[in-house]
Amino acid sequence: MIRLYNSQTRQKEVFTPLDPQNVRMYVCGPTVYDRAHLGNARPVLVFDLLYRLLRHHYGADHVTYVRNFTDVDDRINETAQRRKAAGASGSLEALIRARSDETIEWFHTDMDALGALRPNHEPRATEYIAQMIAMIEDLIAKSHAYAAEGHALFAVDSWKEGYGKLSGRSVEDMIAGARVEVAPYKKNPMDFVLWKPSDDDLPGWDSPWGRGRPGWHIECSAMAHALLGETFDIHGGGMDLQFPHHENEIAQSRCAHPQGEFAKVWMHNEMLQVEGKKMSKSLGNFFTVHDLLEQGVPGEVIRFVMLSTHYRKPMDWTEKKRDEAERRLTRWFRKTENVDPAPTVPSVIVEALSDDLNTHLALSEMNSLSAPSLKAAMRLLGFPDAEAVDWFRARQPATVGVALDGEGNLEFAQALLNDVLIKWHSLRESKDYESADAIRAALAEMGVVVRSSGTGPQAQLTGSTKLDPAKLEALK
RNA sequence: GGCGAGUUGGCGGAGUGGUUACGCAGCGGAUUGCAAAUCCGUGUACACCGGUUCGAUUCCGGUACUCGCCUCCA
Repeated sequence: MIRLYNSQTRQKEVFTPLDPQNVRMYVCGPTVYDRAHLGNARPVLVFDLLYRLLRHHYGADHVTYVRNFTDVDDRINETAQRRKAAGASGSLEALIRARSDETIEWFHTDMDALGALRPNHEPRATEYIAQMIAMIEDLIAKSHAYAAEGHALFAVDSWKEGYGKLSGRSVEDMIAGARVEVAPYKKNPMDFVLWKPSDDDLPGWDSPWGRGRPGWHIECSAMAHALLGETFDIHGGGMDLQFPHHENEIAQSRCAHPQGEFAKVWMHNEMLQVEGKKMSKSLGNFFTVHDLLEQGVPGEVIRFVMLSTHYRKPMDWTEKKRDEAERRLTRWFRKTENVDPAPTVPSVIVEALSDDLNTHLALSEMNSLSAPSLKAAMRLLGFPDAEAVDWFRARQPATVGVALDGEGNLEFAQALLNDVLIKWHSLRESKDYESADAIRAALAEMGVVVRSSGTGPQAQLTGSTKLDPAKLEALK
């Protein structure tokens, strides 16, 4: 049994799928104008875990997960316009298209590194323009929307009973507190854009209201409807999208398809902070997932940190947490290496996750599991097997031949080091600890950590290791 | 101004009307020539003020502080 907190009702509810043979979930994906920052990774990982949990409960073939790419957006246009101004060749439209393609590729690479499964469908907004136009026409026909000066707008007044429910605001409150400049063609200040005109050099599509492009909110409504139907199980996204984006999605979808309910359960992840402050370029604490990976922070570690805070609480990314995550993961990998996973995931873990994704509790419970159970649990949480984790393998005490495998130019030094290790080992065997320690100290200066293990001497090499053949020869 | 979230031991962070969270760090011990790894042990915390109760960190009300959203930022 899964229980999920529904933002719409503001309480935890037992999750009952509309169709257990096809559990359907939609999550708002990124606007593809630039590399994904760390905050973007939070919803991806939160809902990846939910996806995995649903697959665990209902079967991998019985869950449909849709996450879109917003590839119509002013910021994409601006990025491309800047490139063109900087002398990039090709039409503006081609540049925009290229920017989207490139960003989607980056997104995939980065999220793959975090162990996030690809959704079943990753629709691009530009592939669903016809559906959006049809939906807007339908809304206009039903008097929930109107056209004005090349725009199409949703009439909030036409659905007063429903608008504002999700975010807990009344239309009156919103008007009172609104800081938005009201466009003259709007009948009501809260009316929002479904369609807007495009300049000739910007991407645009022919429509009953002239050449233009869709508003942001209609994109998700149209794609969700096309791929999941009028009513589906779960809709997710960041807290910041609750208003206005999700509120508007609900309004459009419910009014266009009054016989449907749109999403049964709404889930919102809280925002991410860095060292206690909102991540922003002006504070200088802004960085992308790619930045972290480049710095050598393993994707598994990022995943671990993300899961160590409940998704409905603000999460603070700190270096301290990153280090702790790495320590704990290293220990788990060490424990589960070359172990066959248990056939089933321990129920404490499944129960923790099934209780509104209590990932932190699950991670805590994992400390007391046997190695096979731990391995099975790690798989459910989306962590790779120890055998597949490069950084872990590299940091393990390893025999020199293994650690330097493939580095042909180091073969000579490697052979020398091997000899030195054998010498060190035999000195210890003969209890000449003074000489043995001297060798260990000399190797430490070259960045080689020497350890003993059940199977014999082992050397751990790091990125800063610099082997010196002459010195090694002397030690041998 | 409107809406909402939070305040737990050195740190992170669950949870509960009365009983050990857990992890990291620390400390003590076992083991080890030393180290590494591993194992064992160890911490009477729950913002403040009232109320309900036999009993509240846990329920209710208020105060203080922090934070988020209301700006097509997840």
